[in-house]
This record gives sequence, C-alpha cells and structure tokens, in this order.
Amino acid sequence: MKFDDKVPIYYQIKQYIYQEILINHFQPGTKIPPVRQLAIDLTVNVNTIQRALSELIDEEILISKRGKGNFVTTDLQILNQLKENIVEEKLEIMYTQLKNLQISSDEMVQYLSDYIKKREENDHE
Amino acid sequence: MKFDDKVPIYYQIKQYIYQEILINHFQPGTKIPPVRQLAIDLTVNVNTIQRALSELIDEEILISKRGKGNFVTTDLQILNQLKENIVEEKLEIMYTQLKNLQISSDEMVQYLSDYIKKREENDHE
DNA sequence: TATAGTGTAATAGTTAACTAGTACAATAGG
DNA sequence: CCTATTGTACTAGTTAACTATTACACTATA
Repeated sequence: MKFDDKVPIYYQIKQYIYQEILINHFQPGTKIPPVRQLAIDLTVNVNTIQRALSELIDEEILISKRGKGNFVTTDLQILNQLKENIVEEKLEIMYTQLKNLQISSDEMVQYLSDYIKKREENDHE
Repeated sequence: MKFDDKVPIYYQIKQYIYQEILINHFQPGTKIPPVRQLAIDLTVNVNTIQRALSELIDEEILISKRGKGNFVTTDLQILNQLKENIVEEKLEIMYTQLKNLQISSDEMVQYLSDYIKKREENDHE
C-alpha cells in the first residue's frame, strides 16, 4: 500500500480500515485479518497496525478478543454515524480550503461538476 | 496560527503562503514579511519558516533577495497555474476519498450542495 | 563607516513515528 | 496436554520535524 509521507502511517491505516468496513469488505460482526497478516499486506510493522487498531477499539468500531481476533462491531448505529462523520469531514476540508481561496459556493459546485466530468471522460478511455 | 498535528508545520505554512498570494494579501512583485516576523506571527521557529520559503523559492513562487527580503513573483502565468493546480488537487483528494466509500458522482455533488446549504444556514445565524 | 534589518547556514537537543525483535496471554484444535 | 494462532506489551534503535541558538552575508541608511 502506498502512503502519503505527509501523514502518519498509523493514521492512514485507520482511515483505510474505516473504508473497508464502510464498503462492507469487513462486515459487521466478522473477524478482520490478524494483525500480523495486515502488517504483511500493508508492508508496515505490527506495532504500527496495532496503533491504528487500538484507536479503532477505543472508538468501539472494532472489538478485540484476545486469542481470537479483532471483530467489526455489530452496532449499525455506530457504523452509520461513522459514515456520516467521515463524509462530512471530507466535505468540510475541501469547503474550507476552497473558501480560503475566496471561491464561492456556486463556483465550488461548478468546479466539482467540471472535475467529475473531466475525470469520467478520461476514465472511459 | 493553529496547525493540524497530523501534517508537518512547514508544509502547512507553505500552503498558507500559497493562499495569501492567491488572494492577493501578498501581491505580485511585493515583499512578504521578513522571516523573523513570520516566525513570530505564526509562532514557530525561523528555521521552520525558512524551510517552507526555500521550497517556494525553488518553485519560483517567491524570489529571494539577500539583505532585502522575499518577493512574490511577477510571473502571472506561474500564479494562475498555481491556483489551478491547488484547486484541482483539493477536488481530487475529496473525489478519491468519497469514491473509495462507493459514493457516486451524482451523490457527491448532492452531498456538497447539501453541506453548503447547511453551512450557510448556520453561518447566517 | 557604523548600525539595523534582512536572508541563510550550521550545530545541538527534543519528540513523535516507525521499525525490529522478543516475550507473554488467551484461544482453538488435534 | 501440546501446539499453532491470535492479541498485547515492552525495549531498543532510527529518522524526520521542530526548536533554540549562534553566526555570517548582503543591503539600506543615518
């Protein structure tokens, strides 16, 4: 996995696991891969995996069962809230950054539409 | 100035200066504040300012004149390109992240519109 | 010419993130 | 009961980012 060297790896792993859960690659109630396997898959140290997981456990996104594995919560309320928070966070970051460049809301929507159009034209090649 | 502790400070300063230039707080051809003053204003060390500035100088956004100060380029071509690049970069980051959550382009535009609407309702209070 | 203001360089020390390695605790299965 | 698998904890060492400090080079001006 490729990481952005401007952001801590453990934090990017945390985001990655959020993503895998929210798109149901890791399903509610099921076991996620063992820490040692994740370390291999993501080519990082076990400690770095553990740091990401321990935060997810604190957040009750994951439930740790010693000797068994780490399991995705079955609390759909938590997961729905998580998705909402993440989407809103991403929107807020972009909104704030473009506002700082004195780009209006209307321009922002237009820029996004244009960007998507451009992307999708290229993706169809 | 408040910094995101997940991203290097020098990098955030660099982004800040981009912004100040693009919204004409620092105008083409004019001198930006001395490094020692910037260090005070942003409450960081001079070395950290210098690190950000040296990258901007490499990019020819700024021109350094020893003993005089650092000056914003007068090359509007470079500045226009810079703005385009930054806007596109911000759009791309959000697009990619929301796509990773299996959010469609149409949903994305809708989410942004909703978010803006919500923001502006609150901002008017 | 002396001094203040400017950019630049270099050293030393601190901290957070990461890696490597080892060990330990709990569980499952033969 | 033994062994493999799993999560967890701990120590040690490296590196990048940051701070603090000093020094130096160039410019303007009194």
